[in-house]
Amino acid sequence: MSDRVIGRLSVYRRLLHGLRDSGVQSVYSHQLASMAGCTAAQVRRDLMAVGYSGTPTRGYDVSALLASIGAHLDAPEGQNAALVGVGNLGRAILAFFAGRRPRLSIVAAFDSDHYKTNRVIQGCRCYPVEDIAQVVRNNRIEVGIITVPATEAQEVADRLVGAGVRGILNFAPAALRVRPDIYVETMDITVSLEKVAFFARRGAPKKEMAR
Amino acid sequence: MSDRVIGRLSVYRRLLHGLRDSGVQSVYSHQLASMAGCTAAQVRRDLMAVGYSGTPTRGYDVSALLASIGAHLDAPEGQNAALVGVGNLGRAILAFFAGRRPRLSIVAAFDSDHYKTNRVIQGCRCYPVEDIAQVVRNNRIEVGIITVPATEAQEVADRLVGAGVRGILNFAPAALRVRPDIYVETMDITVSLEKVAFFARRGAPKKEMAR
DNA sequence: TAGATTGTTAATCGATTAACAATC
DNA sequence: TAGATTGTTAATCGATTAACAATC
Repeated sequence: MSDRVIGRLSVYRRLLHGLRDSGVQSVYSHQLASMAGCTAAQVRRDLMAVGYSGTPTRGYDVSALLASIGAHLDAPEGQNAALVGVGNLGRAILAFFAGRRPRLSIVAAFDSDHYKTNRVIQGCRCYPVEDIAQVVRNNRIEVGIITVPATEAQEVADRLVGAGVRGILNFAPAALRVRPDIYVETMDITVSLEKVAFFARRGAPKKEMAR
Repeated sequence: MSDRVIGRLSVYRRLLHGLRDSGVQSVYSHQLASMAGCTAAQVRRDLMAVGYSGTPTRGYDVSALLASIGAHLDAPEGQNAALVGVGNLGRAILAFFAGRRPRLSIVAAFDSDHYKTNRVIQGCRCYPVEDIAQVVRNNRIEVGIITVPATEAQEVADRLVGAGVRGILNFAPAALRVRPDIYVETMDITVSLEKVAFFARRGAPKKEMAR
């Protein structure tokens, strides 16, 4: 299943949660499409990919669809993540995810500044970066979040991968070199802002939903 | 010029700045490609798009290339941005961009919390959200950065667009509905983290550089 | 039944990749 | 000159879009 499909499924899930909380029991593809900002055909194709079928008269059952998407996206036994770099951005992300997702939780933070280590920040225990190998192994951490300066990002990535991390969400403005079996997603705020600034001047191109 | 090309040009530019600071005068497409995490053919195609030609023996001249990319990406007279939502993430972004880019600067912040307004936060003046229309117009702000909760994002987007903003970088987990001539880029951290978690379990798909 | 929606297939579109001639 | 690199063209690949039959 492709990169983009997974991203859209994640979006659908959040929307479906909202619908279920509002008491909505079924939904049509075009409704989801309108809320997610994509096409109805895309929605139907994506939902077929998770093996769930709708019915022509009722559309898709919200609860059953949530279960199907969850079965595809979530690890049954849950997954643990670690964040490296407790600066402004790191703290913001810790605060955002603290106790939010039962199936995917940030269980450890790391920093090289000893004024930050060995205490709890935004609800998350902060360790020295030297302990990455040990803490990642002990806690079966599979996902790493990198919020250190660009100059340190590659070294941190190497440590994380060496300790067993298989996927990295990278906020540092640097292209990480990792083994081909490691998944890296780089969120480059500077690049995104420059893109927005460019198209703010030049006019928006045909819309697209990449995620 | 497409969305992705602009993103890659922004990456090349940062790399070229680093090279120039190190005293490097010329560079080959495969060198840039290796640093940017894309293919040499992509680099050559992208650089042709900005109208700069290399030479077979020397490759591309770093300084001249920087000038060409800048001429395409930057507004000659500079551009102003505003950030709405001075929470943890908002402050992190303000701190990151404070006084960094002469051609693209965050000149105003907004928040609905009156304990935050009418003072300077991370080097940026913070106004009440009610003043968006006035401040955006007075400062010729074209770019908006949304770091408010999802429930408020659409209202903030409407205010920004109404005041004249043409491009939005949206960190709220919500699909914004705006006029088709407005460019919106949504950076959804939750979606990205779920993608990383998924591929950490399932194994990375063929690599791609979207930005 | 009638009709809107679903799932399937074929056509289109865009971007990437590969092959090759041009160049310093 | 020789050779690696550039710029150009054609082929490939993937995803999206459009058209249509199936269904409740």
